[in-house]
Amino acid sequence: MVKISDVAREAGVSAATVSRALNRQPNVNPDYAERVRAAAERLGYRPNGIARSLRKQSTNLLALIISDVANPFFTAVTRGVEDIAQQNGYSILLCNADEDAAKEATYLEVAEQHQVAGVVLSPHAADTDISRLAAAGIPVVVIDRPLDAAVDSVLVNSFDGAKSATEHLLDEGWKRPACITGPEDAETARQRLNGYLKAIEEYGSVGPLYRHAPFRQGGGRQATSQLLDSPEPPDALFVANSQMALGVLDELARRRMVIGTDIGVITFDDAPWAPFVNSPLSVVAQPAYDIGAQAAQLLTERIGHSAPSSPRTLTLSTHLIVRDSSRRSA
Amino acid sequence: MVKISDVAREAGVSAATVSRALNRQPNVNPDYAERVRAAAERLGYRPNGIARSLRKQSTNLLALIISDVANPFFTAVTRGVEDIAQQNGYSILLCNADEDAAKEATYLEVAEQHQVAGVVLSPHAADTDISRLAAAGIPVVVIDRPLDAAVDSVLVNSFDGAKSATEHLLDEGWKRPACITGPEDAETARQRLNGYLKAIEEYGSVGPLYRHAPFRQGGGRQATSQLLDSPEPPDALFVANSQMALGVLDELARRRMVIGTDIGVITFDDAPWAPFVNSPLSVVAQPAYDIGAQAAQLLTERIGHSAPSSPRTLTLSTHLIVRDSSRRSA
DNA sequence: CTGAAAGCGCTAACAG
DNA sequence: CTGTTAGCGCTTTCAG
Repeated sequence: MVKISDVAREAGVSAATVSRALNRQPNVNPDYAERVRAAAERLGYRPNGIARSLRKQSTNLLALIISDVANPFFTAVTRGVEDIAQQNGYSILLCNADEDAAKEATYLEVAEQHQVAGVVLSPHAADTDISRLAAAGIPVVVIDRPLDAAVDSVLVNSFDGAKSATEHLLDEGWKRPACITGPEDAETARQRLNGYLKAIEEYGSVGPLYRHAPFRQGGGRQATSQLLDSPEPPDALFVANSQMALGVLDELARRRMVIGTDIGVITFDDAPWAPFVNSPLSVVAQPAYDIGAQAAQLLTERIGHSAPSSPRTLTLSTHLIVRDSSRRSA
Repeated sequence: MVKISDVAREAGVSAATVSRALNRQPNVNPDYAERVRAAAERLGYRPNGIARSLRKQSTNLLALIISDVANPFFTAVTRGVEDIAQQNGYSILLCNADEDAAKEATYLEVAEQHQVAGVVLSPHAADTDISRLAAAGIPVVVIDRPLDAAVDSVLVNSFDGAKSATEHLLDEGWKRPACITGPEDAETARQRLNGYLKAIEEYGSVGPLYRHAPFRQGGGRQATSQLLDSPEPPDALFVANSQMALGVLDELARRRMVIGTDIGVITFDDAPWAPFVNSPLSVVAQPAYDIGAQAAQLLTERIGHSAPSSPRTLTLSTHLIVRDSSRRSA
């Protein structure tokens, strides 16, 4: 590994001058600067990021800790974060917490120990502890799910999205819509359930019916199965994310139920495949890219002005995309 | 930030002893060890990973640089890498190169500068330069696409998979299968094309027809459009990845063509949504999880024995999953 | 078994 | 404008 002192010797200057030249600081003799650049080039010098970080007590790395890489919602968020981060000179380190509190904690520690400049986090649950990051002066922006702690957040109005999806189902004439939502400790899961519940309540004359399940394909499949086997089975399903929707589709196919006549379906998240499934899927679309972009924006602003101003929360809106799966065609 | 000297003072020992105790080295007085642990706990001490890395000239971080986070194939690979990495005490940093040579180069540099213990890379093109990592003593395992350079690789026999997919199309009675493959500089794209070409050639009496396009939804859509507008349009499509398949589905829907009668379709990669699209999609499935797991395995072995033995290449096989989209139902 | 001291590679303060 | 010096927080000789 060629280091700064090697370059210094090669260029016939001191290490300090090399550092200054390479970091394009003002007040460097242009001749020297050129000699240094040439020497660095010749030797194939790359600054040691670790040493630099240690000295500067900072890095140009942002950590993005998401709950599930396989979820298209989060990959869209990732794009948003990446684009803004790149514009501001940061590289982003993606960490997949996999809906697992332990993994999440591990990555939070990695982020702290490696002194990333900031963290974008989609927390597993509201009690995720970010106090260590705060103590270390590392700004955090939370996305998707709120935290008990006071932090910058970019959220989505899940409640309204869920409510209008359910209302839409009712308007279409479905008699008994049920809700398949995420685990109880996920705030988004609760909000989406509450939106559903509110719509049902306002509509009157229909009883609520719902299941909590993991935000995964298997969770959706199993919840669907249980719901359909219940004494008064639903004739429509509002599903809380696209991973679960896959499981719903699976179970429905297994039972040879046809969407649009036997059962209506609408789901959160406009996955890229949603328009192409058997009965094109109606969805509540979240502005995933924007969530990521806004979060990264907030974060870079925090990093600049490290004065601890009060936390900001952005709440973005969903919009309904009606395709076929929620319509009654019979 | 509480540092090791703070703990040392609190425990009434030297920094060296704290280091030894916390890293569970032998030959530490158990009493001291306990005092140190208590002090560290009390102070909320976390070792500074940067300082440690600088001193030890190594980290317990693995970089996984993939060409597209949104591609389910790579998210499955990611799971494989993560599981094995975790078993061996590594955290994995996921970097999304986004099919972009410049981003890829940036992440390769980040990996080098932050001295990750190893890199799993799905290179954009065969001429990706990993010589700097090699020079820095950082082992690399390449997946999905081979490199010109000599490195450990975990690949898939794309040629055979493509050939059998095309043969399957022909066996089903489709008269004019075309191939939509990735960009020319991607080896997998070429291999899949070659497999197709070989099958066509062996079959005789049918002319080849193909398009190169980006490995994305838009690429698939556009290639489909061009192909269908050509003088002798195809009646079946072999598509080189699942992202492109989405675009194919899109264009086909736009033209109101019905899969299974107007046109047959088969694609590489068994995306989670493949069974549920309008006509359940026949696919050439890659062992994505295994690719990741094997790559991580190779990598950890390299990291252990840093003796530069000759590069190993594993080539895994695909398997055909026939659903409806490739069958002639008319 | 423990402590003092050196040093990983870099940047920032301070003289010159 | 440049060089010398100090030091980021840790681990690891080397003495004791």
